[in-house]
Amino acid sequence: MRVAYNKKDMNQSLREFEFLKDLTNEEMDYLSENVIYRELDNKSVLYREGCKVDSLIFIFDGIVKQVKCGSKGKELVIRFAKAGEIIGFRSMMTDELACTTTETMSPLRAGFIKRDCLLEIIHSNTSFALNIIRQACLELEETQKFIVNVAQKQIRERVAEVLIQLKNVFGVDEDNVLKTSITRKEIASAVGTVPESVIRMLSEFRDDKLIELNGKKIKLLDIPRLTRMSYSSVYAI
Amino acid sequence: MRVAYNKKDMNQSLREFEFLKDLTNEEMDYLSENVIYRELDNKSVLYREGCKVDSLIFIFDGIVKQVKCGSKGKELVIRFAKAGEIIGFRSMMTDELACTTTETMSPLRAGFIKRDCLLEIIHSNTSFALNIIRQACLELEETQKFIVNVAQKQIRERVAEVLIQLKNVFGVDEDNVLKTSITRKEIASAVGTVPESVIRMLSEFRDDKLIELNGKKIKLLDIPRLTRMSYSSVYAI
DNA sequence: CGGGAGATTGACTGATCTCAACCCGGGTGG
DNA sequence: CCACCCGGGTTGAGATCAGTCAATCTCCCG
Repeated sequence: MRVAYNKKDMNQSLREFEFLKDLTNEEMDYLSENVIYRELDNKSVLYREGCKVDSLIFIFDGIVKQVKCGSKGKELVIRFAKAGEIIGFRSMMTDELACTTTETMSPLRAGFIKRDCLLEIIHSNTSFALNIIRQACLELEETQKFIVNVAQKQIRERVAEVLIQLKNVFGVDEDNVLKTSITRKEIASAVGTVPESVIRMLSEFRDDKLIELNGKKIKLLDIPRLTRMSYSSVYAI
Repeated sequence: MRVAYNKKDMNQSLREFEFLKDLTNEEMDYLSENVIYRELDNKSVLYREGCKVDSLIFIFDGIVKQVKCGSKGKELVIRFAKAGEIIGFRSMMTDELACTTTETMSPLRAGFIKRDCLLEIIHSNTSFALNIIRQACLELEETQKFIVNVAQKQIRERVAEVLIQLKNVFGVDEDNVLKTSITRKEIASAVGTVPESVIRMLSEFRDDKLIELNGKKIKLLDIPRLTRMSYSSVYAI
């Protein structure tokens, strides 16, 4: 995706968002004029749990994680988002405080659009409104699935699942090495456990020839089996 | 809430739903004409996980639980809903398969309204559409909170929490006895554990003078402390 | 070369699950 | 009328999974 500096480029970038497919050309122009383009470094915070969020954020390029603070300061990553996805949606819509902290995991290029501008468009375009409803409901579904995952899967299965997630979000190079140098601590908070448990599990996976470890680099050797593992207990009878 | 048999009564019953507050009188009339009124026995299934849901359901009276099937057939209650709440919202909106099974926990009186009818109203009334968006986002927020709960709270805290939930949903009589004879197994699937663990926890609570047990009857002796317990670890630093 | 952060490993602990036994009350069939 | 059965409910013992704590290792950096 190209950098969006002027209105035309911005318009072009926004067109790639499935979310906006029902906008008319005029609405898209109006939106483009009101989007603020920003670039952020890795490890920047877009917004913090408990703060106001007044903009919807379109990710043009890069990765973010949404983190909820849990018991004893333990963090839980509830979502990774990449280029083409939108964030801040829930807080913006309900005009309530953010219930996650959102942080970049790579340099980020994103467009910020104010709540009021979006509301105007919603009021003028019911197809778009319906699209937003659908979007919210899809996120809801994802989140509900996640509950069962976290509640009932074992760490082994969750680690496998997170590896697959990381592959989908960050991608892999030609050798199936994850294109990210995520820390064990970060993996742990995505799994919902402590770093030591992640390390033990990764070592097991290495012994089982599922992955290869080389420092922070993780090479996925058997993606089908990892995928199956991540589902195993949920669908077992 | 009264039984809604004719259009006028139906209209009256629907007026009590916060969800519908932005409808015009005409829209409300139109809705009333299209709502199908039904009464269901205890332990009836409204819809099953994996099936199509083509109606939004307004609960006039009674309680339902929404259950997701998890690993090894273990079930997880992800929500209780009572009079004044709506269900089937997500599946209906995305026109996808239900991701929960919804079952009555008492005799139920409810109104069923077809997807198409609702879509018409959404198209004609953007305030209503916005209200639906808000509704979806609120549910999303609840669900996200629930994740951290399930992922990080201990069984003790979760049991306390579910007791408070049961109080809020089913109510208590003048002696603070829960107005439900829910089984230990059902409590377990709301907590995300096995019946034995629930029983042990309830026994502990009894020894700690938090509750009194008498067969299936549960009397809440110290609601403030139960409430505090249910929050304890999440907000501890 | 020293310092520090993250990664790794081992030993231990504790929470929770599993399994099995037993209890209790209600309903049923003889 | 009563013995029986069955489905919860309850309890205990033991196993297991995952978290804690502490020691060590390995980089990377100044």
